[in-house]
Amino acid sequence: MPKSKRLLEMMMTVNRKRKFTVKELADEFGVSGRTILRDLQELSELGVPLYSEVGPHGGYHVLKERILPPIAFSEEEAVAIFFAIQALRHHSSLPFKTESSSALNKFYQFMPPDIRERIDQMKRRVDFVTPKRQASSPHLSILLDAAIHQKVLGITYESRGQQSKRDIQPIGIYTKNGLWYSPAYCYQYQDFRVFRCDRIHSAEQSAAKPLDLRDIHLENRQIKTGVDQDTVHLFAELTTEGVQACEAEHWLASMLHVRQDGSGWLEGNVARSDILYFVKFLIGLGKEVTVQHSPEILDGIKAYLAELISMYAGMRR
Amino acid sequence: MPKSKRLLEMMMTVNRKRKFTVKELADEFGVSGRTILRDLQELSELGVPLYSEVGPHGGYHVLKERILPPIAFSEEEAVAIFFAIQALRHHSSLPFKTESSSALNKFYQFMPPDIRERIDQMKRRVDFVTPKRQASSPHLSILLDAAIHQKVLGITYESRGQQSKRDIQPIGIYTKNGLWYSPAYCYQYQDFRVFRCDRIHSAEQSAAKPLDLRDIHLENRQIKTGVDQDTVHLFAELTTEGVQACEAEHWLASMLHVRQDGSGWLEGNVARSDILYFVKFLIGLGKEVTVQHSPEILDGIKAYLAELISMYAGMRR
DNA sequence: TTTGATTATGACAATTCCTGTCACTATTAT
DNA sequence: ATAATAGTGACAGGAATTGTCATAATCAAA
Repeated sequence: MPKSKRLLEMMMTVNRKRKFTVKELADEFGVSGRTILRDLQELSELGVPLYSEVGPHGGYHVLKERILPPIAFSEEEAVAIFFAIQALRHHSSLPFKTESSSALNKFYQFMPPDIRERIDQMKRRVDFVTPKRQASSPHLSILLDAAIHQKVLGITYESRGQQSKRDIQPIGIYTKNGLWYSPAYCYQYQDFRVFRCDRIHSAEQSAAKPLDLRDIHLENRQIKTGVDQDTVHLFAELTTEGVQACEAEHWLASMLHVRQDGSGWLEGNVARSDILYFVKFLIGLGKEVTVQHSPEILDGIKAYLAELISMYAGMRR
Repeated sequence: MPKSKRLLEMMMTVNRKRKFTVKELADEFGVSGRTILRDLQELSELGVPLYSEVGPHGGYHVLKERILPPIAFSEEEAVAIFFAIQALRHHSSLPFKTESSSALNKFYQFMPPDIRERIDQMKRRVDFVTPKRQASSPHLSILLDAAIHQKVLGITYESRGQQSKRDIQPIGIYTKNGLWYSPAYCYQYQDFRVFRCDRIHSAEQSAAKPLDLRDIHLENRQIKTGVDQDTVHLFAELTTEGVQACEAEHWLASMLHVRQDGSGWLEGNVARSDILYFVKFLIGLGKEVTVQHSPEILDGIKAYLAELISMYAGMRR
C-alpha cells in the first residue's frame, strides 16, 4: 500500500481503537515497526493528538480529541451544520458536558474562506430562538445516563409548591420551548409521569432494583405504559390544524395517524387514570377535533365543559 | 514536499479555489504538470468530486460537494454536533436548500464505531422538540437573500384573514416556537414590522430602490413594532398548575407573573387579532385559570365554549 | 481553418523517498 | 532481573515518485 493511503487509513484505524501498540499496527498494515513509528510521528505533525507511554501495558493513546476523517459536505450542508450548532448555544442547559462554542469555532476555522464569508453574511440575519429561561436544569446528564443504563434515581421534586422525594427511572429527556422534561417511571405512583427537569432539585443514584425498561423510549412510551392497565379506547377525528397541534405533542406520536390531505385521527388506548388529562387536552384542541369514542371520554368532555360554562357564566362581565 | 503532505494540502487548495487548471497547481506546488495530473486522479479516487473540461476556458472543477479537511473534535463535541443536526430536522422549513438528513447521515457514517454506539444509545433518549405548528414557510431563502443583499421584495401578505400587497426590505429571519418571522422595513407603513413567514404567500424581487439597512440586523434592531396596534387588556388568575402550564409557553413570558406560593396571574395587552388564539389557549387551561378581564376575551371564551357544547351535545354516545 | 489552451495517457530513466534491519537507549510493570 | 514497550540513528536496497517527451483529443476563438 502506498504511504499516502496508509496514512489516511491509519488516521481512521487509530481513531477506532483508541489504544494500540506499534506492533499491533505493524501487523495490521504489514509494515515494519520502524515504519509505523515514522508514520505516527507524521500523523502527530498533522495534528492527530497522540500520546505514548513506554513499558509493559504502555502503548499509544489518542487523546480525547478525535480526528474526523475528511468528509465531503456540500456547501449547503456545511452551512446547515454551522447553524445547527449555533442554535444549540441558545440552550441554557445541555445533557452534554461540552461548551458547544468550541465545536462551532473549530468548524468555522476549517471552512474554506468562501463558505466562511457566506456564514458571516448570514450570521446576523438568521437566528434560531430558544426562549431563555432562568430555570437551569443541572441534572440532565444524570437523568440521561440513568435512562441509557437503566438506573433508578432518588430525586427531590418540587410540584405544586411542595417538595417531595421520589424514586424514578427515567426513559429519556427532551426539551420543548426552552424547558427540559423527563418522562420516567415513578415508583411512588407506580406509573409513568413526566417530570420537569428544572423542578428536580437533587438527583442521586438509588440502590433500588431497576425495572427492565430498555424497550421503552421517547418514541414508543405511550404504547407500553398502559398495557396491563384498565384502559378505554379513544378515537378522535382531527382537522389539519388539529393534526399540527398534535404533532407538537410528543407523547401522542403513537396514536396519531395522518392522511395524505393533512387531516388525521387519534386512535389508541387511554388509561382510565389519564382520562381527565386527555379530556383537558382534547378540549384544548377546540373544534379541531371531533371525539367519536369512547363514551367515557365524551362524558368527561361534556362534564368538564359544563363546569367551565357554569364557571364563566357566574362571572360578571 | 513529500507526496503525502502535498495531497492533503492539495485537498484544501482545491477546495479553496473551486476552479483551477493543472498548470496553476503545478506552479503553486512546484511540481510538474504530469505529477499534478497523477495527484488529481488520486484525490478523485479518495472521494474528492473532481470534474474536468478540456479546451480553452476548461480546467478542473470541484463539484458542489466540498471536502472538509480532517478536523479534531472531542467526543463530546461530536455528539453535540450530531444532536444539533438532528434538532434541525424538526423544522418544517429551513432557509437552506439542504435536506439536513443527508448531512446527518454522512456525519454518522464517518464516526468511529464507539461514538456511533454512544449516539445510538442516546438517540431515543434525547430529543429537541420544535412544535410543528403551521404551514411551512416556502419563501425563507428569498427573504434571507434579500436581507443579506439589501433587496426590496414585493410580497402578498395575509393578516387578519385579508391578503394585501406590500413592499418590504427584510433585515433577517428567525424562528421561534416553530414559526418563522422576518423583521423588515415595510414601505407601506414606512416603519419596521415583523412578518410571519408562513403568512407570506408570494415574494418577488421588486425594482424599488432599497434603503441602506446594512447596519441593521437581528441583534441590534431596537425599533420595535406593534405599539400602535389595537389591543385589549387581559387579566387572568392562575392556579399553581396553571402557572406551570403557562411557563411552558414562552410567548407568554412577558405576561406571566408568579407569586411566592406558586400561583400567579397573566396580565398584558392582546392584539385584537390574537383574541381567538388566546381564547383557545385559555380554554385549554381549563379550571386552572380564571379570566377576569377583558370583556371581549370573556365573551370569546363563552362563545367558543357554547359552540363546543353544542358540538358535543349533538353527538350520540 | 488554424492556432493555442487545455486535459489525458503512456513509456522510461533519474532520482527521491520509503522501508526494513540492526544496534542501540530509555522507561516501567511484574 | 526480565520482558515489554517506545524512541533514535544509520544505511543500503528497493519501491515509488517524478520529470520529460511524445502523442491524442477537444474546443474556443481568431
